[in-house]
Amino acid sequence: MADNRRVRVRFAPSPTGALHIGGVRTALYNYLFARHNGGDFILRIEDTDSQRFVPGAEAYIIESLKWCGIKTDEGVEQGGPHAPYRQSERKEIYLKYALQLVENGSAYYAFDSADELNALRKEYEAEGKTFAYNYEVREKLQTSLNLSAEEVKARIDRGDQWVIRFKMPENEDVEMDDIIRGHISINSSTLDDKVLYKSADQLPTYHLANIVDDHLMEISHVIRGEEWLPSLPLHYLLYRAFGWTDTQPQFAHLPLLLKPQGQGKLSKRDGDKFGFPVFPLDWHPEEGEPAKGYREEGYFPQAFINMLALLGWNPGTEQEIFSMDELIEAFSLEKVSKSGARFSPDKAKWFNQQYMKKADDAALGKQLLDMLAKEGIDTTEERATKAVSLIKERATFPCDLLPLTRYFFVAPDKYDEKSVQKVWKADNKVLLEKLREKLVAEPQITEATEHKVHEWILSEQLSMGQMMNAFRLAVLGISQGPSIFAIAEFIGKDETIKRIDTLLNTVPVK
RNA sequence: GCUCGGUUCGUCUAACGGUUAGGACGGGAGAUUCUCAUUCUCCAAAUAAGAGUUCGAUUCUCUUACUGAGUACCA
Repeated sequence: MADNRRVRVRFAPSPTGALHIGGVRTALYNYLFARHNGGDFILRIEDTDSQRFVPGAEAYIIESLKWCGIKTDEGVEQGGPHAPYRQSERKEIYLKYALQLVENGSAYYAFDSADELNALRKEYEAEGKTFAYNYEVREKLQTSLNLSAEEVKARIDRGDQWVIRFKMPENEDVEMDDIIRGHISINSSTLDDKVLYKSADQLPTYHLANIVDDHLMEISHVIRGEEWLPSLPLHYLLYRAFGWTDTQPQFAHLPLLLKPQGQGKLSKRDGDKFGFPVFPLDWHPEEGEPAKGYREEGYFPQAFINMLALLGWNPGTEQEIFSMDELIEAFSLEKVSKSGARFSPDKAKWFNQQYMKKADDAALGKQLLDMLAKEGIDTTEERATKAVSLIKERATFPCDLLPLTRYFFVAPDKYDEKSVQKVWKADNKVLLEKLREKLVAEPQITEATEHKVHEWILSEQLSMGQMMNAFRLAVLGISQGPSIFAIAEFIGKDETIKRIDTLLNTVPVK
């Protein structure tokens, strides 16, 4: 295993549906590792399962990575020195390698049909045993190991379906190393003879395609989900069978993402169940249920990435907010944890709130302007931005801005019932009338007005709380929001007086 | 069932065998405030259990329990 060669990693999803956040995290860790080490990040599409291919899935994956800010150096889109990067376009490559293994005795032809194997599985099950296609049974089945060379050739020539299986050695301890998990050892007798290549669609299975492509693409580190750990010994043995041990990549198996509640790993259906997205982007498949995405829910990609990065990895410091560059700087596989991480929707929201605080007012102002326009509310970008600055700290998502600032732009069309009950009493009406007089006397409402009014209230010994609450009810129709004087200043003296009058004249006191 | 992982507050996690076991989310209390939110302060909250190694185990070993993954001509 050469340690000095260039770091090259790949993210190799299968286009069988929307990429879920576990997949995004795998891509992210690969990306961070590549960038941290000045290496290459490659996107390879593993579409060797013609049955499960889903149209649009590949485009979805590419768009998701782009939204996240994960840039690929080589891949299906931009090509590269090892193109093509879609396995279905590399299909002619694999047979040669499968045959190489047959020739050197590491693999063999098998002619059993899927039906025959299913029948065998049932038979074993009936006896309480588990069927494994391995050293114990392969001699009894229809394989090139016990059929004559002529017979094998005849069957192939006449078009019988066949597969090539790996000949798993018997009783050998396979010694493996994983960057995250350390040393792992397993006896090969517990493993079975995996299919490497199938004649039916002339495509390799994952195991063969993966090893061949990683070798050809000079991958130095394989960083993938823990669900692959059980096939690691097979992959080790395949590298050995090909004679590629000296350039074999190093492996790192990432802990899985678990459901927020209950048991098991996070699945695609958990989104509907718990009411949070499990996908980066909205997904509208040609068939099946659509699903919600973080982008459309109003998450900042930086917040999403930050949240995902900390799910299973920790720099060992107390820093929690990381830009992509900071993540790249701090990331190391050694700091990835071994156990599964339960995903927390609350924490995801918290991250977004942190990024909301940091977001640029003018950019959010533009978004608010659009949202207002859709509601038929006309204003300027400048005023929208100003409104954002008043309200931003109490929003978690950009879409919160509209309900929060709506009455900065239009007079309330109704008054919140609870607030009316609590605030709109005869005494307070008198107070509001006094305040109205005071405001009318002012040339305009500014910051100074607030101080003036406060002093006046103190000298007259009036109730500040009651007056301000009534004022707030008049201006916003609800007892919420930032400083009422800041809002009054924002909407202007005339509008403020007008809203006070509306409350005074149209709503009877309780 | 078998194989391979894993196990520190409810959750995400920190602690190169020696810390009052730290931080964050969430929860609770209080302060600030014209309201709500923010912010600030404080509080509760964990080494799965049992053996062993050691002067000393969260940390190393073993057993048990629990848990995750895999067990396809899917990836």
